[in-house]
Amino acid sequence: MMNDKKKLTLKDIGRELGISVSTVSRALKAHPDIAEETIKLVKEYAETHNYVPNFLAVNFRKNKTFNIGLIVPELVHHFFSTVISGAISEANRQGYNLLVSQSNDILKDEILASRAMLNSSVDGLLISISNETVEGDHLREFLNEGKPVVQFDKITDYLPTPKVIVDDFDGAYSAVKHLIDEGYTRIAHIRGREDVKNSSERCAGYLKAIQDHNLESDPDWVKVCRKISDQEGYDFAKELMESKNPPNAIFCITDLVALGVLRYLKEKGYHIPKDVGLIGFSNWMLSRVSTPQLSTVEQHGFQMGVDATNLLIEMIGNHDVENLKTVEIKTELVIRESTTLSKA
Amino acid sequence: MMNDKKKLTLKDIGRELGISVSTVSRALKAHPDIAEETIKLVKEYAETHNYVPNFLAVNFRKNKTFNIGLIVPELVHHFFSTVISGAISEANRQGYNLLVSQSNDILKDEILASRAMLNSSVDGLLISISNETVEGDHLREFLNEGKPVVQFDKITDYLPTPKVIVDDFDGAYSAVKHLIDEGYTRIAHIRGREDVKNSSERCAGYLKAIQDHNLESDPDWVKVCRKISDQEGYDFAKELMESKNPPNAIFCITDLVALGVLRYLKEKGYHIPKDVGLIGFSNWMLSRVSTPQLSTVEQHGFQMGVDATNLLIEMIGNHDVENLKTVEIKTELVIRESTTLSKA
DNA sequence: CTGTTAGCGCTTTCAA
DNA sequence: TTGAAAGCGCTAACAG
Repeated sequence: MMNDKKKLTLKDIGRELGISVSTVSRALKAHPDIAEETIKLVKEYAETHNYVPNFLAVNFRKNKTFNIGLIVPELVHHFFSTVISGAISEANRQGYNLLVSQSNDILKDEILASRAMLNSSVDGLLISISNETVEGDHLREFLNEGKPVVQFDKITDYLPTPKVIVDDFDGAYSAVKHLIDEGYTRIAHIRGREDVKNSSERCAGYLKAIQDHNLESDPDWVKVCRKISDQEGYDFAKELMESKNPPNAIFCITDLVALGVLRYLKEKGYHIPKDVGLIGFSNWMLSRVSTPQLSTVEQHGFQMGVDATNLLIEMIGNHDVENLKTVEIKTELVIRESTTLSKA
Repeated sequence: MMNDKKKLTLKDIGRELGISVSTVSRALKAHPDIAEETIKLVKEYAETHNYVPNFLAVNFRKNKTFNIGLIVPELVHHFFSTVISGAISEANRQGYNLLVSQSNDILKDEILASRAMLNSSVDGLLISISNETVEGDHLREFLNEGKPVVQFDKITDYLPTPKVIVDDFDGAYSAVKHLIDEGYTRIAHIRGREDVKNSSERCAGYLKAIQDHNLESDPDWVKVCRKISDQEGYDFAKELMESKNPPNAIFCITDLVALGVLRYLKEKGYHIPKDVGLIGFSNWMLSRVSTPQLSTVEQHGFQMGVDATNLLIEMIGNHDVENLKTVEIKTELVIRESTTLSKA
């Protein structure tokens, strides 16, 4: 049976010890006004009787919850769960809890989730917006209530909030530069939707690297996938390799897409990295356990979670500072078997 | 600059409309005692002036947070994030938010996480315990405060709580039976630690299937991995295949381990499924994108999250019912290329 | 049908 | 160094 003993309150302690509630309250936080002796007395009593403050009351009084909300497009996703892991770690370190929700890349769901969090009173929000989010009026509601918002990874510039993002341009650039350094000359790119910033940044990095090194470029070498699935990777690989002008290396927006490409290439008997070089993006576990192991770009998702959380908590403590800084996290090239032509 | 306009309160509305706070409060929830007209008046005012209740106050008053805590060993993990996804979905549907934390399979971290949640006042806790958790006194603290706990997946029988688990025994049994049906006769098993229940259940299912079909068995065919890593899969595959009595099929505790096995087998030129049959467990995305695609056992993690959350919310609404039921979720065989000998 | 009142547990002036 | 008292915003018992 449940042990529903009433929780000890300050009033209880005061009554037992013959002192007032306010003294108990102050003693517990070792207020300088209170006599050493009283402090010891109260603290001891609290200790032995297992006093735990009623945080509902404290939070109400202070108008603060020590909860942070976090919304991502997809929870079952290597990168996002890594970010969440970092956010939890940092939030907990600073005495906050993390409320997690997901939008499934649907605006309606994102609005529901953000309302639920606003209501349930988080002190601030971390969000990576859905593909459908443009204006973000539901996020303005937070700002209007004086609750800070920090955007990360998938962001919109419409909202005046700080942002933490991956340097997608640079990551893509160095991925493609690596292919070039390995001797690949005809490099294709399977990208994501045009209206998604990360995808455009990566594509821009790809194009810049090609251009900087005076490599052949071909509009047909850039394929746009909509769902970022392995099947799309498979299908586009087929298109690319069967065209009259097949590339000898492919840079994919994501490891998952690269896996699809890999599947096609292996099926058709291409040798990787000898016949075709292949590099992904994100460094999912997927890329480490494939054969051959996939070169990729590490995004440091954990760090992103930590940084975004840090920024948010700073703003929570400092309400009226308008902070619009953008933190850009550097990527890191992870070279594995699928691109090491020089050593193959 | 932040728009820090004070939030509208019931008192404000009452003052403006010349009625009392309690009438406003009741009107807003359409209490039967209140005149239709008053209700309309108040609701309209609230609507146009954008009244939002102060949930901190409501929660304090009701001694309820509408938050649920959830702790898993690892967040960056396909199965657990799938469970969380289900938990969020169900929690939100019922008006709850989900506080997420992880133990990293370290008891100390689990205690910290559960304390943080208890303090920040969740109404109940969903937990999949760490490998190090035995007694679970930190979880008893919840029960002592009358807050229900529901265990899922990794559980301990020491705690008197309801549980939601996967039918590991049955899942393993049907995986092995499938191998047998396909014609494999010498089946090895790479399992997890002896002191982890799921792992023992799966092993028991494996042994029973072997026994029921009078197949050869060999103690050397059962390998125990400690970290459930792909590298262990690789190493044990090597051991198994190089032994004097090599198996012709391997059932792995997890897809990740199976991927390691796959890597070894492909390296050595074994044909899968012709030379060796291979089946994993969990149906991670990994298993769908490998070549050959991996047969596996779907655990229905999303459903587990939904069921556990449902159970918990039911108990939150019904404090003093002692509920110790165990929900067992049926697995589902996912047959792909790595075992379909009959069609190969 | 509506208003008055008390109180949830805690913090914080203000006064002694 | 301590206590009394007010009040955070809301709900609900009670009284009219």
